[in-house]
Amino acid sequence: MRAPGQLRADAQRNRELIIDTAREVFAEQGPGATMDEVARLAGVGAGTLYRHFPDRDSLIHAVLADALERMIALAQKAREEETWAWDALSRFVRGCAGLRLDLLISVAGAQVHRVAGTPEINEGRVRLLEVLDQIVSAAHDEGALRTDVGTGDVMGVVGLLVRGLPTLPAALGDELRERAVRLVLAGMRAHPAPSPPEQPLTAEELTRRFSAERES
Amino acid sequence: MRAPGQLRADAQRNRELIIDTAREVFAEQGPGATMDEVARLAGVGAGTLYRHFPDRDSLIHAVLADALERMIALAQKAREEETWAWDALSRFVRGCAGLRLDLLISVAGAQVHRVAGTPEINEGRVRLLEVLDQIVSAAHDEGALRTDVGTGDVMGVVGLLVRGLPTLPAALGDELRERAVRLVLAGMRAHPAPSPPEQPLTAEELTRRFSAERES
Amino acid sequence: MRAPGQLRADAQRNRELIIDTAREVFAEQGPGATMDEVARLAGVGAGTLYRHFPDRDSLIHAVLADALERMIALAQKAREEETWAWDALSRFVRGCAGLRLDLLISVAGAQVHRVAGTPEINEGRVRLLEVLDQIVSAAHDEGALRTDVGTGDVMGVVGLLVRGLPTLPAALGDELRERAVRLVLAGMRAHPAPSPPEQPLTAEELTRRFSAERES
Amino acid sequence: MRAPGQLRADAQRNRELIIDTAREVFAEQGPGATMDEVARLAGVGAGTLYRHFPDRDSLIHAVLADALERMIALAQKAREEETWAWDALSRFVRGCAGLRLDLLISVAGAQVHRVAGTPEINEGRVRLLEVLDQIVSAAHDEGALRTDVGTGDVMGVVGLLVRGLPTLPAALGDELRERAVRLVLAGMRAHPAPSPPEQPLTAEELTRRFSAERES
DNA sequence: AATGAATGAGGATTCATTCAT
DNA sequence: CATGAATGAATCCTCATTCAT
Repeated sequence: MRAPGQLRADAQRNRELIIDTAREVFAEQGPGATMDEVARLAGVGAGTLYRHFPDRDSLIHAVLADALERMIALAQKAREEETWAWDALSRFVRGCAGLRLDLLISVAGAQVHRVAGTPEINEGRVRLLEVLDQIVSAAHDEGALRTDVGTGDVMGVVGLLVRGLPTLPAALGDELRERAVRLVLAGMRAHPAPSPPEQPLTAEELTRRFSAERES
Repeated sequence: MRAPGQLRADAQRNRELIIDTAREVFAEQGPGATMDEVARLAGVGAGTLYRHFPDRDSLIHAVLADALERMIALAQKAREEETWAWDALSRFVRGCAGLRLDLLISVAGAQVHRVAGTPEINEGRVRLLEVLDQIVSAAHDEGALRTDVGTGDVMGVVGLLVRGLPTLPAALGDELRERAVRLVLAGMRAHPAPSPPEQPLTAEELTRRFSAERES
Repeated sequence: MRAPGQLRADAQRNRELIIDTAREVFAEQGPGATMDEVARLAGVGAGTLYRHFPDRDSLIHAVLADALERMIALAQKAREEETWAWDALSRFVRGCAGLRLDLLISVAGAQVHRVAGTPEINEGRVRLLEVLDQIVSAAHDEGALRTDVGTGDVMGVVGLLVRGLPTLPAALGDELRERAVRLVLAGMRAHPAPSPPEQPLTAEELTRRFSAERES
Repeated sequence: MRAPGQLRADAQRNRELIIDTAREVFAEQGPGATMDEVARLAGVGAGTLYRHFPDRDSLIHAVLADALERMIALAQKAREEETWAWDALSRFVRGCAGLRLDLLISVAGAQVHRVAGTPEINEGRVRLLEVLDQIVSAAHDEGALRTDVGTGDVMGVVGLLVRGLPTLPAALGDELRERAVRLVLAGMRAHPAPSPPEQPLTAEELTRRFSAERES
């Protein structure tokens, strides 16, 4: 009865653990991952998962909201720490790729309204756009960002690039995304600085690596 | 005797009909779409669907293989009909977005090996890379394509861009992808022609359209 | 139009072919065997099978009726060709084991009334009992058959012995049945002739053969 | 506090309940009985059945393994409680008929390897043969069992006799099996004691009872 | 009359969610 | 408050039967 109140932080700990686990599970197993699998890998019982998130949509919503906060934090940190707005923009776009947001791919149809149409998500998106807007405006002022590229374009590009290439071996997929990010950034640049020439990724190399990594 | 032939139950016709329907259904409803729904929208019984594709993986594989053929045809047509390789490349990248390949994004985990690891798919990928390689090489020769952008990069970019943005209203998602394609193409250009200034997509506009289209 | 009437016997040929195939398929694959499998192994289309037997019960009924006729023929032949009634009885019991009637095991519950309750089957059973009755009576008169063993007992024993031991390797199952038949016949004998001593089938031998034949 | 304990949801209890129910259902309705029917008659949901037995084969395997244990217990009890080995043997053979093992007869083809080829079953069979071997040896020593009848013969005979005669009314089928067991035991006897004369089961009586019980 | 593709009702199985312990 | 067994609606898939060719 007179519990000394020591396991009070546990619930919050569990909540975060479940969200982190769910993001990984959805990223790796795709949208077909089951609630039981999430609970099992999080090391909790199914009942505990459902205590925190009353249904599947609720869990997905939490993962999305959490990801949105991470993106906001990423943008804020980039804006604060980078001297040049272009570098902040570049850092943000590159950073988003590390969020394991492949979950986005599992959201479709009517589910979108249920999990991504809440006030919390909408408000988060507004906050993210606000921060990005500051970066984009500053980048325009710097003359580094093409004037016909707006904040909305940045969001669109990020939305496309954060997701992986699940049909490819993980390492190859990550590198292709890395390179695609560079191409997009180059396309956004007002007067692209003559980027130091790199090696192109040839078809032969792609095929070679595809086969090589499939072996491992 | 001279039956007007109105009920021709053609198995091959059915097979193609099912694949086309499945691509649309998966693109619209996500990977959670039921087999019965695919069958219903294709106008056939569940048994017919399963006669052609013994299980769900088999159907997904067929959709992927069919999509690969479409991409190959798209690349070949672009190469043959465009005078400049750069235009062919641009046409290919833009064209892929119209293939409704959102299905690609729902394949993950062990399923990848089952549906995208067959000889048929591997051989198709090789053929696609061959055609693309010719276009990329010619674009290099034209001096239009950055020398550090290879065929593999094109494939990676296409893989990322063909997919939709399911969390956004369809029309908005399509436009964002359109614009992202233009950015990528700009980034690939060796000496980007001074593109006629357009309007940037601002955060305000993005938010406005997001809300507006969600209403409809 | 003026068909010379040459493929008239084909239908009857097909009918017998299907019955024979069905008996084998049910004996080997158990009651779970599908109609398609029967049709395939019989080398006909599903439509042909259904032309002869409008539904599954109809096919099973035909197999049972056919088997009954075979048993009757077996009993008549034994009665006519054997000098001693005991030998005829013995021959009949042994012979039934070769009819592959494992199908009987798949008939249960309400299905029994549908497939084994027809006038044709009932009439066939009466005819079989008549023939057996003659043999049994004669065997009683010979003094070879225990007086407390009647025709009904013979039928019961046959019903139990005609079926195989599906959980054992085929050859071992057949031999066990062979030996069981001998034991039953010995038990029926009024004053059992001192049967030439054989080797008993020991547990070691049973285990050895079970393992050995499972390998092949 | 001192709850009278009336709703104890015990998983182990459920497991045994399901096995018992399945044995009865398969015995009565044949192998075509549905899983839902088993669950319904066991008073549990389909999900509970599948939690305990992931598929149909798993359930059948459990029923077989359980039946094997019952046979072993039957043999051990008979050996311990009977003074004469012959009586133990007789008791075992008669007792097996009461195990409702008709399920055995529905297992065929590839299913045999899946449900009866596990180490658990194999080890159980070995244990059963060991106990039976002791009884058979002792019966040989008593001079009661024919020397050419081994443990393997006993198993074969039991395997054939435990099953019912599904095409006959239940009561008639049971009696026929009863009588067949007596015949087999008589056949196994070294010097059969002059069994008190009983009434033979005549063809007329068989037909009469067949019709009579079909009415009820 | 034969064929085999199409049908769809029904049975097997899964998994989101609930609830007794 | 955690646990994991139980639930049963929903889905996948099969196969007996029909029907267009």
